[in-house]
Amino acid sequence: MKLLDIGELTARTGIPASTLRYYDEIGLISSVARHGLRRQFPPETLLQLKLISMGKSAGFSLDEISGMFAPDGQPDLPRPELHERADQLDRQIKELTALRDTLRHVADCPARTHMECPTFKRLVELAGRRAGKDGRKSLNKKERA
Amino acid sequence: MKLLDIGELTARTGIPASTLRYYDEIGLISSVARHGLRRQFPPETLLQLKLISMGKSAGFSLDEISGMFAPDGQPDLPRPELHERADQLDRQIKELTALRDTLRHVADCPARTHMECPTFKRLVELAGRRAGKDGRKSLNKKERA
DNA sequence: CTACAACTTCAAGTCAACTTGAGGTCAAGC
DNA sequence: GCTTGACCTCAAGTTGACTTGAAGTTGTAG
Repeated sequence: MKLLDIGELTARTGIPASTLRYYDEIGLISSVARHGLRRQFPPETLLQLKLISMGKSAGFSLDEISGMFAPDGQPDLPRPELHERADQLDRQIKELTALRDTLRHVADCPARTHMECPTFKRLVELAGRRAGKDGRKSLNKKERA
Repeated sequence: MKLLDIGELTARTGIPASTLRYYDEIGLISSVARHGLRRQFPPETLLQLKLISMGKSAGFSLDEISGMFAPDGQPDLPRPELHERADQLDRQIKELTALRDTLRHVADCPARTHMECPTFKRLVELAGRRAGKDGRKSLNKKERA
């Protein structure tokens, strides 16, 4: 199992070394050894970093992410909670889809003011259908605690 | 055109008054008058706030959002840029979909360690297919400027 | 007319997620 | 054996998005 040093990770992911050190510090990833002073990361770290980036882009905090995928890359949460998160993502995906369609419409609709365009309004309403009020809101750190 | 005061907005959106004042301050929404000291918002503000919430959940900064939908609720960006954003959202939607599927898989897969499960790996790889390296990264404020 | 709840301002504080900088260590190549 | 560059630590700084608190104002209900 060949180990990677921080520069290698940076080169392969584009994530700055300072960030990787920070992630290591907070236990989001973990080096398995040192070569001199230098952190040595196992190759799975690459996969973990991909998961982290996915989670971040889904709007999860680092804290939530480390709850989903424990430091060793293994998921930590009970099944029902994972399913709940997946459902949440589903809602978010719907919202993003509506936003995308809204953007496309806005780019193409020649109406003078969008606030008066029925298509526009419909799109936005459609988005709020289930996503607006709670969406991802409901399991912030505080509320989970 | 009946005007809404901040409490009304709070009641109808769940967004704290302090946040609405902050949004007003940075020009993301705008009150059209004062009743005494009190801000009076036009009813479109409700729609704007929905757009803002959608944008936030898509991971856009308030700054980017105000670039997309100007203070009066009208979009500001040139068409090509709006389309580019829509395409970006498309990529993000794909990523989120992969994350959702990953989560579902993780909740159900009985494998001892997920790092060894081929389905898991495939899902993650699939996610990184186009989203990982740049994703939404490429038009941060700095890079746009 | 008075009380009061709902607003107001302004400065300062908070939190997550990093970044920066100063100063130090060390393995590898010449 | 010495230089060099890639790493290290630790403290402090930054940014975005708010929140909090103190102190003041005002429209409306009684």
